[in-house]
Amino acid sequence: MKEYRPAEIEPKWQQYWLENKTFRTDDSDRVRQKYYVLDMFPYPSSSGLHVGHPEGYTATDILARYKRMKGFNVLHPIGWDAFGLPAEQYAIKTGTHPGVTTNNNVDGFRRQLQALGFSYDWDREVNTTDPAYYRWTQWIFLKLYEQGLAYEASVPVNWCPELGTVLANEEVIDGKSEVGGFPVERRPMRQWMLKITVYAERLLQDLDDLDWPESIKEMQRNWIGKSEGAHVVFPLKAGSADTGESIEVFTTRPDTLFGATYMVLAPEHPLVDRIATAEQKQAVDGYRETAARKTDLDRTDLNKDKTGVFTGAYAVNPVNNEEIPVWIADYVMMSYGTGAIMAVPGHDERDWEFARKYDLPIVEVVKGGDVTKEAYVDSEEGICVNSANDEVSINDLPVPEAKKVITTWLEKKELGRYAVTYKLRDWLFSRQRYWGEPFPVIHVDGQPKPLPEDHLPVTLPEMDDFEPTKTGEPPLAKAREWVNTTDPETGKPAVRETNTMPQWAGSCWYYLRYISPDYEKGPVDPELEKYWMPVDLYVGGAEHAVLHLLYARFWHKVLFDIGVVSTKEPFHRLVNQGMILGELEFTAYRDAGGNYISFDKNGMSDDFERVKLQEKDVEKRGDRFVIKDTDTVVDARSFKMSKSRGNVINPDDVVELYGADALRLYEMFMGPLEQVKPWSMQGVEGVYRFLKRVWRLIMDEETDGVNQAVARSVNSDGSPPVKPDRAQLKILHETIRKVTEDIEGHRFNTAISALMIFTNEAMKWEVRPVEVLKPFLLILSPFAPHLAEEMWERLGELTGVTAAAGTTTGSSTGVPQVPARTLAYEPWPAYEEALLKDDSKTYAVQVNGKVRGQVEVPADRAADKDFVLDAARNEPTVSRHLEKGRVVKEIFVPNRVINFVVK
RNA sequence: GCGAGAGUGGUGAAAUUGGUAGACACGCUAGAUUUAGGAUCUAGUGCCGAAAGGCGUGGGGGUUCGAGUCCCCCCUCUCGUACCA
Repeated sequence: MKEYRPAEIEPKWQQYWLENKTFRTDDSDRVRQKYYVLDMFPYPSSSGLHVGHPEGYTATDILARYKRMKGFNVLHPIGWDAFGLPAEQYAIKTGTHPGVTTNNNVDGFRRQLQALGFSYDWDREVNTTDPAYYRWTQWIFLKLYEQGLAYEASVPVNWCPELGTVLANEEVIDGKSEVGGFPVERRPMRQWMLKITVYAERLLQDLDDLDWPESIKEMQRNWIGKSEGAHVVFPLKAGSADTGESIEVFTTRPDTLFGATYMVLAPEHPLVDRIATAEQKQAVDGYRETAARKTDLDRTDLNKDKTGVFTGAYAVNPVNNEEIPVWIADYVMMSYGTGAIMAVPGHDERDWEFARKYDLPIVEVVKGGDVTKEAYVDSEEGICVNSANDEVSINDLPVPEAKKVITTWLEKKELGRYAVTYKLRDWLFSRQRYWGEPFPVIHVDGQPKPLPEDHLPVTLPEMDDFEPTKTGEPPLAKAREWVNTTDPETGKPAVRETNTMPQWAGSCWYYLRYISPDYEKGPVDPELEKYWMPVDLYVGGAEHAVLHLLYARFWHKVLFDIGVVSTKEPFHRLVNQGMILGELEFTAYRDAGGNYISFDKNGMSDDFERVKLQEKDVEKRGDRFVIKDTDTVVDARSFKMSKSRGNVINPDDVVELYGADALRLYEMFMGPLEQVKPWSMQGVEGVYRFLKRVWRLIMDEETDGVNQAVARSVNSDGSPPVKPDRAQLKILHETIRKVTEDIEGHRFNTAISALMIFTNEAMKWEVRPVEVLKPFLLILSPFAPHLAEEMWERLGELTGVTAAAGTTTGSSTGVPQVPARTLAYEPWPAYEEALLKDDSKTYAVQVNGKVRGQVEVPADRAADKDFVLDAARNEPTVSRHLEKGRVVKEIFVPNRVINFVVK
């Protein structure tokens, strides 16, 4: 081998690491400081890795490798979230068992990840579809059941006929399934639910202590959706319904009670049947029927135009005894609050719109706006008016104060009480699918009954027909022999639960299984759990901001409450990698006549023809791009990678062309980890050239040995190696410092830049001392581990320092015993402050804030203000500007800048 | 609508507490070398200007000796969310 050939050195080291179990984590050592760095659980799809995967994985791998060299005990595992719809749909189409598809996909993913040189402990691989794994998923479900957190309910669910399954609210986007984009309708069904709502307050409160991106915390807060206000009871007017009936509402604005001029019930509200008057019955029933048939999509569509029907009934406003009409309208949701509202059109936009449409009265009870023109909704500045009865007045009070006063009064009169409401709803936890965890539940005499723990795992029956039934019954219902069983306690005939768990189940606790993947007595070994938890760093995409992360936090808290885990939160620090977009594209538009039309971001008609342009065909004009030598504006932007757009980059292709080290390095060099950034194949070439330069820094491309500049430093005559000079040590230690600090701060792009600066500099040296090159390879190794290992080995052979294979290093420090050939456990180089000092300091010299020159002064005089100012004044360009007036002020910032203020 | 984040060269991006804006890399220009190369090396490259100098971090104000960084107003983009009472 002469030139840099990643295709030769990369497989060599990947094989070495695997065979020697270089990255096996040592469980016995629980004294050393631990570092648990985790990648989000991948779903092994048939299409393999996309370039987004290696982005986060490289970041965590760099940290894992760095921390190992820093002496930490590092846990860096990977596994497979392998249940899920695609394998099942493929099975329906082709008859291939989902388990077969899954295994193939897992093998593909494993091969791809290993080809990228990630330092996972492959002995800890877990797979959610493995009965030995889902045994404990089922066990956790039993615990949830024991805690009263799992229950069956017949609830209107999102039924997707196309997929033949029920979807969680989170899996429905704009009335369509997130997977596949099929229509979704509402339909009542028996389902398993988990009472995540019981944990709403803790899930909210404990966010505060987490080192997570603020945006993610905010999304979770919004999802939990805590509102404070009051429940208020509105009795129904005597004679308009059965006596004693009343409507309870939740409001965040009890201060506007005096402005409630009508009420609205959700169409599904159980009270509607009983209170609708004979005259209104037909209209009400008609409306309810229409509403029931609406999908979520329809409801959203009708957003703009509110509809509703009067029930004929009247309620009594408890604060002023006024009789107000009760309507039904689908802008009120049964699923939030009490499913009923008091409408205050003066101070709520929706109520105002509705009142306008149906000509209902609008009363001003908070001063500050003009309620004849729009609802006045400010709840900070407003002052209450028209809000008094014989016993209480909140007139002249600011809104926050008024809320307290009126709530106290309501409580005293037993008309209402302070209340907190959450948007968060219980978690719909069953799916009508085959390829998921079976519930450890049987039904005896129609009642659900959990199976005893020693009956776990309940494994999936073998089947060849995975088609869902038309009725919505899960495919498992077809496995008659499996379904019909007996109650192990009573011997009575029993039927198994045929729903399966959603995909979230397995990913809710996988980070615990990695800790003790073979533990038999529970989901996790308690001793090891105490050592390894919490996860120190969790890296993954922001698409899991609410769902996975909220569910996992919920399960973790339950496990904490029953003593299975020792921390109340699973993931201490969370980082979201930004999406990688396709390459920048230039698109021009042409009309029917073939004339180019300027792009207008406010909407281009589909009639125009899109023409893809090359970079050389366009030029920048102001803040936009135009076709070269014309005024025709083109659309210049990057798009999300998608098969349909044809801009998908396959990591395998990149590895084949440039190698895994180049791919890793490029993905880190693109920009900050968290940022969205466009792909650029030319950028990959840039880092590839850097790696080739590193190769040539040490190797001779003619002889396939180390080059003369390196060989000279160790001397052929046996004399001691050449000592690095001061300048060489200085740049080395500057680089060590920069790279160390940047890795700690996750600034991988600037760390790589520092490595490049070092290499550019060192290439100029006629003698390249091994004592400088070796630490450089160590700090390069987390980023480009294959190249670093190879160069380390070559230098080791040169100096004879490398121990023969088979001997070990680090055993005295508790580091796992590994052959010394690898640099993976070499101590991370430390930098010496003394070597970073400059001989001289350069000051920028400004006159009236404008830079007019620089002065270089010896370092030992750099703090001497008079000396430096004098030198600055004598700088020719500076003195010329000083002559223009009189110096009225001199600013001296040590080691940085001087500013003369001249008048 | 609401919430969060972001606007810096032709491109991706750098820039301690306010202290020489554009490090590093791509691209481009010129040259060297090579049978050739998506190879390598040298020099240049924010804009205007021959130079002196001027102008420059989305736009407009302000604070300061000094602002990409701090304050106020506005614009644009991205992400999330959507009748949540």
